[in-house]
Amino acid sequence: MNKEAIKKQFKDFVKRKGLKFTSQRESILEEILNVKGHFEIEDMVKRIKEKNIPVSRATVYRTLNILKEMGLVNEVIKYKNKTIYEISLKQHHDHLICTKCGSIIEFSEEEIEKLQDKICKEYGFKPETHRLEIFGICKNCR
Amino acid sequence: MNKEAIKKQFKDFVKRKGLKFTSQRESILEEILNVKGHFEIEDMVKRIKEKNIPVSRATVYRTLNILKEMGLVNEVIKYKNKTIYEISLKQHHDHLICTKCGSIIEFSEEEIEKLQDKICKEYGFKPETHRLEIFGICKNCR
DNA sequence: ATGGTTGCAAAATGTTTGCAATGGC
DNA sequence: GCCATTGCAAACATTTTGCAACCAT
Repeated sequence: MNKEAIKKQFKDFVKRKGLKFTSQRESILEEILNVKGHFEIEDMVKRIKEKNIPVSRATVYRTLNILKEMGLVNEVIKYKNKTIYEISLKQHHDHLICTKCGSIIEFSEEEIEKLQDKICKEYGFKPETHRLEIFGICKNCR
Repeated sequence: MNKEAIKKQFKDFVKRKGLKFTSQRESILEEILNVKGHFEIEDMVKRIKEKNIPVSRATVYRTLNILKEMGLVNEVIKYKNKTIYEISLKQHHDHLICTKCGSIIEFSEEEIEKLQDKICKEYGFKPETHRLEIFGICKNCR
C-alpha cells in the first residue's frame, strides 16, 4: 500500500470517529511512514524536532494512541521500560531481541500462529493481538 | 523445591557473587515465596509495608534485580508500563492477558517451545528467555 | 576493618493530563 | 462558532541512584 492510500485511510478513520485531520497528525503519520522498521516514541520526537516540524511531544504520544487504535501501528516490544512501535503493514511477525546490542530481528512462523489459535480456543479466550519476544544473543554478538 | 532449599540456593548465589546475605534480602525472598502466582513490585512493597517488615522500596527493586539475574524470578509481562514478575519454579509457560479485567491465565505448549528453538537455530540466535503474551478477552468477560 | 548494603530523598525516565489558546470543519 | 486539538508545563508512575550511616563477613 502506498503512502497516499494510508494517509487517506487515516483521514477516513479520524473523521469517522468525529476527530480532526490536523497538520500535526499528518506530519506524524508521514514521519512514521518514513521509518522502515521499528521506532521508539522518543526517537520519533527527536526526529521531528530535528526537521523543525512543529509538533510537540504530547501530540506525538496522543497521535500514536490513535494510530494504535486504528491498527496502523503496533506496540511490539516492551523492553527496558520503553515501548517500541512498528508500522503494521506487513504480515504478522515476532521478534528476536539481542540483549547485548539491542538489535531486533523479525521472523514469522505460521505454525506458531496456529498453535496460539488452538490454545485460545481451549481457554475460551478471544485473542486480539499477541507478542512473542525471544531474548538472547544474536549471531554477531556471539 | 521447598522454601529452605530455595533460600539456600539464593544464599549461595549471593555469596558466590561476593555479595551479602542480609536480613532484608531474606525477607524479600520469603515474601516472594509466599506469593503463588504473579506479582507487581509495588504490590510487593505494599505487602511488606503492611507486615511492618523493615525493607525499603529501593531495596525491593535492587533485590528483584538480583533474583532476576539468578533466574529465580522472571519478568513475565510488560503491560500498561508495569512490570509483572513471577517466580520461575514451575515449568516454562506463557500467558493470556485479558485486556478487559486484567486477569492473567497461564498455559504451556511444548510445540511452541520447540518451534522457537528451531527459529533461533535458523538465525544463529542463542536464546536466553522468551515471553509470549496473547492479549484478548477472557471467557468470563465475553 | 573492609567493602557491600541500606534507607532516604532526589533524579531519571517514560507517559499522561489540565488548561488556555488555536484551528478544522 | 463549535468543539476537538495543540503546546506547555505540571503531574504521574515506575525505576534508578548518590550518599552517609550501617552491618555482614
